[in-house]
Amino acid sequence: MSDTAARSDMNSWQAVQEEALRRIRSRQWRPGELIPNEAELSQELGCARATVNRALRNLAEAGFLDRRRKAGTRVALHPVRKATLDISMIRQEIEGKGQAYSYLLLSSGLESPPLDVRVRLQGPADQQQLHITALHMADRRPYAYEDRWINPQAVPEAMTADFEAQSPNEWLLVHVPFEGGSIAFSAKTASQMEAEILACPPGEGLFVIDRATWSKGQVITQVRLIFHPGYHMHTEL
Amino acid sequence: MSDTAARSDMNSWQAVQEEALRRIRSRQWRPGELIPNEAELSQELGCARATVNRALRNLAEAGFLDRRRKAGTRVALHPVRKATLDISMIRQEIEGKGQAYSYLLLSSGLESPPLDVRVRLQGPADQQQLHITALHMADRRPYAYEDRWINPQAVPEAMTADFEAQSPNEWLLVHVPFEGGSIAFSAKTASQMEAEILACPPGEGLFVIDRATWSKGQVITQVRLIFHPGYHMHTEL
DNA sequence: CAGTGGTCTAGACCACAAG
DNA sequence: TTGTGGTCTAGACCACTGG
Repeated sequence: MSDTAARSDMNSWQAVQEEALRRIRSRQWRPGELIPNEAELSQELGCARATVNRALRNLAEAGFLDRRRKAGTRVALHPVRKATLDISMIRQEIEGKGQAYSYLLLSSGLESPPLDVRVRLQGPADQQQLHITALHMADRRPYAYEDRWINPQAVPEAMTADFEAQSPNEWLLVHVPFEGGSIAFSAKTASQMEAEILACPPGEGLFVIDRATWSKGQVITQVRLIFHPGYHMHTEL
Repeated sequence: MSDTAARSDMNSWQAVQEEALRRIRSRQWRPGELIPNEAELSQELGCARATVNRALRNLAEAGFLDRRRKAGTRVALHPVRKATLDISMIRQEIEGKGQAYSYLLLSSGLESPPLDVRVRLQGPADQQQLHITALHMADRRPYAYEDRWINPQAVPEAMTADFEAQSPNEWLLVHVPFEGGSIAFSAKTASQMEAEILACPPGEGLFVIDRATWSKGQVITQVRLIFHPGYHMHTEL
């Protein structure tokens, strides 16, 4: 009964994954330890190697295992949990909560970007950028302040877009496909101006998202979103 | 040349995925539109159905496609980008930046949790919980303040653990496997006490992570991490 | 060099849900 | 009912990389 052979077969990849997780959690497979290779496991568990592969690959993506050709598969030394956040349009985020979305364009025009924006741009030094500021509202109350720079070289159509009707957030998502980007989350203390825009006391701690997106090696847009006090972003593990 | 037939074969799932992405971005496949089924695509592209399946399944996970049995595969109406965040131990996060990690236990003891903690616990009403507060430091400077509640019913061993030597953050990760959890990110204004602990002016905006983890239907622990001013968490898309 | 994971294939059956 | 994606299999070859 305590033998390693002939377990009741588990021929779904989910079952194999569960079994592997069980062995990790029960310390039958210890952190850093080499586990049996795919061929052995498939034989032991009574399924095809591809099934084992799917299960272990999945666990590796989730951070539980480290896999390398020839070196084999090991239990991850430091379990790094991965949380996935859904980044959607602000309009959807608000409407998804059952609130009414509205939007106000605050300013729009060509400007020379400040140093921090220019650094990230990596483009020619003294080029002007389209600078747009706007306010997103939920049930007529301030929700998020959008401060955006758009590279007119990468997106010339943006120069003639009507950002009164549609926020740059949405316009860009629909009109400009992008390949990659970076996101940063942080907090900041509300300045006098931000406090006025978001209708909160100055000095309040506000949640901030900075995002840059690029395509074909060019930076398309950079944006800072500053959210109203009390905003929080959450996800499951 | 402009025919749909006989493209140069693409028999890797990555190539199929790129081709599908190209068609989405070029609007050859429009948002909401039904795309050909796996059998047709595999024939058109000259590869096995399993290869197409792998590619499209991947794109669906990434949020570009919506797939349903019998209903077929459609281009997602609202491209929801998914950002994955790595949640690791604070020690690793600091050492990964090349800084020296240190840790200070501030308090530890059984207490009746406040209302907000009790609500999430979903357990018996008047049960005491292990309450621990601690400070994580990078190069001897305050990095994050940890305010944690541990359910002694779920983790009795925690009552005798030495949290002077090892932070509860690490101890739990090593000793208690968990199944699920929820994470929330937000910002808060530094209180007088928090300002003193983190050595910053009161009123500063601080980045906050709230996390709850459970296993076998029981809440194991709840924690709030408050980070020093200037902290930011970032990831790639 | 040789062992391991990574992938592709052709075929098969199944589960789900739209009509 | 029936079309679609979801998965499993057995076998094969490839790519990377440790020893």
